[in-house]
Amino acid sequence: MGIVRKTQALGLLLNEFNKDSNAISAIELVKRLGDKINKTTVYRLLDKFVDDGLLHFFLDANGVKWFAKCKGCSKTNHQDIHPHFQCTDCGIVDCLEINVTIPNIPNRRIDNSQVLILGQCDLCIH
Amino acid sequence: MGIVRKTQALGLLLNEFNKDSNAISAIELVKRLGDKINKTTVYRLLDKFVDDGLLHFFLDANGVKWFAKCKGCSKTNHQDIHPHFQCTDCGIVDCLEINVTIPNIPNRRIDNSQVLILGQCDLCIH
DNA sequence: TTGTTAATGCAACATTGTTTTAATAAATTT
DNA sequence: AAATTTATTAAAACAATGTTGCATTAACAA
Repeated sequence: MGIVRKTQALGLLLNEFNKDSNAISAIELVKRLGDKINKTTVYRLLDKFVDDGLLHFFLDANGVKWFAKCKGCSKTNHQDIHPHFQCTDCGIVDCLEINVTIPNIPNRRIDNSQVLILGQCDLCIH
Repeated sequence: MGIVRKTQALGLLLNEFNKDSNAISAIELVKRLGDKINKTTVYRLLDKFVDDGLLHFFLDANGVKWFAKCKGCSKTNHQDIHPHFQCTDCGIVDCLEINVTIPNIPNRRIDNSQVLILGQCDLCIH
């Protein structure tokens, strides 16, 4: 079930995604908002945002859950299929606007693919 | 630090990978061997096998850790870079012997990429 | 066979969530 | 504007998946 009421917690959480264009981990959000929003609420709101097509999520190489804003997704149509990037130096995670082609595999049906790319971001490479 | 002594637990754990050619999750191994090997030991042995280049590991879409045998890796050279597949019907996970090309990204250095493909396996597609 | 120390088991702890339930606060109705 | 409804929240307990510390056991070299 998605968002129904505009609560204070909702505003605070959404604000984090507006001031930061990168992905944000659930852990980081709980840390940042911990004194204002209970962690249960943070997790529940994140799930609702995903349901509503506002955010999508993915796991990094350590199994940590990250959330990022969707572009052009709706409640019924999540089409944020793109690779994600994690900088092994500074830790930032973001969405890549590139296309990675997955070849067909004989005798299997491919429904979905998740690509995580690890390396150095533009700031850390210098 | 890798394997030094050939213990009983080591034999039991390795046996699981010999009788099953697919990947096996840490959780599953702890379950299967739980009455014979303490879970701490299972996790420690798995880490050692990875150090030694016998196994490699990766995370599935739920953040669950899976292990599979390496082909031609050594202690110093882990080159098992391939996509992994998880069947959303029966849950089996295995290594794919296909190549997925990751394009270069301007101003970033790519060190590593992890590709997880989700769909139906050859048995479940029928 | 004995001594050394890698390996193990156990208990406690740590992290990242999830569930339950009573209280609170948006939104709606009166 | 007050009362009512019920979505939302907070708090505490729980759960899953590991990890750490430490005393004990068992490989294996001498």
